[in-house]
Amino acid sequence: MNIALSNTSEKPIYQQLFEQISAQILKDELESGYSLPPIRQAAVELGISIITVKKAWEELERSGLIYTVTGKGCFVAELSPDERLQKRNEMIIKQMGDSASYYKSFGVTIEEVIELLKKIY
Amino acid sequence: MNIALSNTSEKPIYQQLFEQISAQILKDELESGYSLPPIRQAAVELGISIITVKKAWEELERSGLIYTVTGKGCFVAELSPDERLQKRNEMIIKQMGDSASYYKSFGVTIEEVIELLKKIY
Amino acid sequence: MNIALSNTSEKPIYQQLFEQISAQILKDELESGYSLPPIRQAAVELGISIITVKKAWEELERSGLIYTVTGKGCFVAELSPDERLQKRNEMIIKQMGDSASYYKSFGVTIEEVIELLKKIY
Amino acid sequence: MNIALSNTSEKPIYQQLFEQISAQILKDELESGYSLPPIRQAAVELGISIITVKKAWEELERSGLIYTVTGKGCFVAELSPDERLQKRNEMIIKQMGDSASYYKSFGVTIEEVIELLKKIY
DNA sequence: GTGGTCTAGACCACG
DNA sequence: GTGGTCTAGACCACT
Repeated sequence: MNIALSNTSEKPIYQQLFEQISAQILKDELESGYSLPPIRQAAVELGISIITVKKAWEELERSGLIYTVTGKGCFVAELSPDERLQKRNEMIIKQMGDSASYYKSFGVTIEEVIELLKKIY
Repeated sequence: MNIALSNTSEKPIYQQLFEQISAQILKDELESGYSLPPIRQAAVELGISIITVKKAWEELERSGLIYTVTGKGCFVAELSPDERLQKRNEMIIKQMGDSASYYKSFGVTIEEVIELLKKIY
Repeated sequence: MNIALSNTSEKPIYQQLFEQISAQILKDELESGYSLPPIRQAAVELGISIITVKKAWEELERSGLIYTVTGKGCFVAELSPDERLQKRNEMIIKQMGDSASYYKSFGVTIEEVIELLKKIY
Repeated sequence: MNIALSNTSEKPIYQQLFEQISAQILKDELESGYSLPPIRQAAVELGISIITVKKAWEELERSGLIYTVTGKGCFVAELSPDERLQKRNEMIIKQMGDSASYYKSFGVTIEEVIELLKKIY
């Protein structure tokens, strides 16, 4: 698990954690059944509060990406490749929808968006 | 001026205001020298506090999109079409950069991004 | 009389007017007894409110730079070259004192101040 | 942190605060990472409103002198000595430019300015 | 505990 | 009439 958190980012830390672990799961970097580090350990390693880690883990569980076995820990959910792809697309499209309406409000055409996007991607 | 504010949005009200007016200015819907409604009037019309309006107006001024004349009101800045285009692109690219790194973290290719974007645009 | 006013300046208009006329009087550009334009005319020429002009004129009179003859108008005061120089220095030194304490608060030495000042003067 | 605020000053309180803290940071009196007092505490100690403190803090953040970590506090930004010097000079020169044009408008020579400045510094 | 947002309302300077 | 400043106090999100 490779996590990079930023204190100064506008995004809350628990969400940065959630997004990065989500991405790693849905990119197949973390396989089904993989055991996430215990909350306390993760908190120490990342230098953040236990509460913050817990919040991220909860969000992951709510999204069906991990499951908790009481007394044993948290594990990456069993997801078929199709399910992973679908969840990934859901997350991508949600973000994309917000961006798209933002671009549209400025009167930017889809062609322009694609052109700019190619430059910075 | 056509403004639609959402109380339930994740975005603070003053920022929604800022973005929508920015968009209208940079889309050439509000011409240079156009007089924005007085903050008190805008506050009443939008059903929000004067201070919230002021915060949005301040941000617009800091962005160089309007200028304030004490005792007279706030006016859309004199911007050449080029300047408008540049400022618009700055705002678009800022948002786009955030999105792009998000897409990348999920391992999405630029082709896939463009494909999905075309669908929902 | 050559006056340049800025709407967007942080300084109020009446003070810009006051400072510029003061400067012209103390620079000997306006000789003693010179008749200032009537308030109404000045207001029209400068595109500002009569009240604003009046405020500047009052300040000039309070500073002893002009005097008013009811029904006749305002005139540049009779000042000896020495008096002009002294008043000029008063105004300069007042401003300079404010700047100096500002520079000092940043720990800038007098040598540094002079060096920077030479560059931009 | 040593702050002296004046109610009677022409400068707004939040700006006095901003300038004094800026000066202390750029004079190296406050080192990188130093934790500013919480806005509530600062407000009580200075006898002013929380919002006034916040306004000063916001301006400091916009100037890149401090950064905010929500839920943790505000900290002096990591600035190299060079960056500090540059920012200091920017602030000094901005003030100096205003003064210089004021002096010039009165026809004062650079030599005279330096002479007067040496006396009062 | 921290900062972030929003509110209502007062007072002043400027035009 | 305009915006600029300051106030007191509430509620929420994050740690």
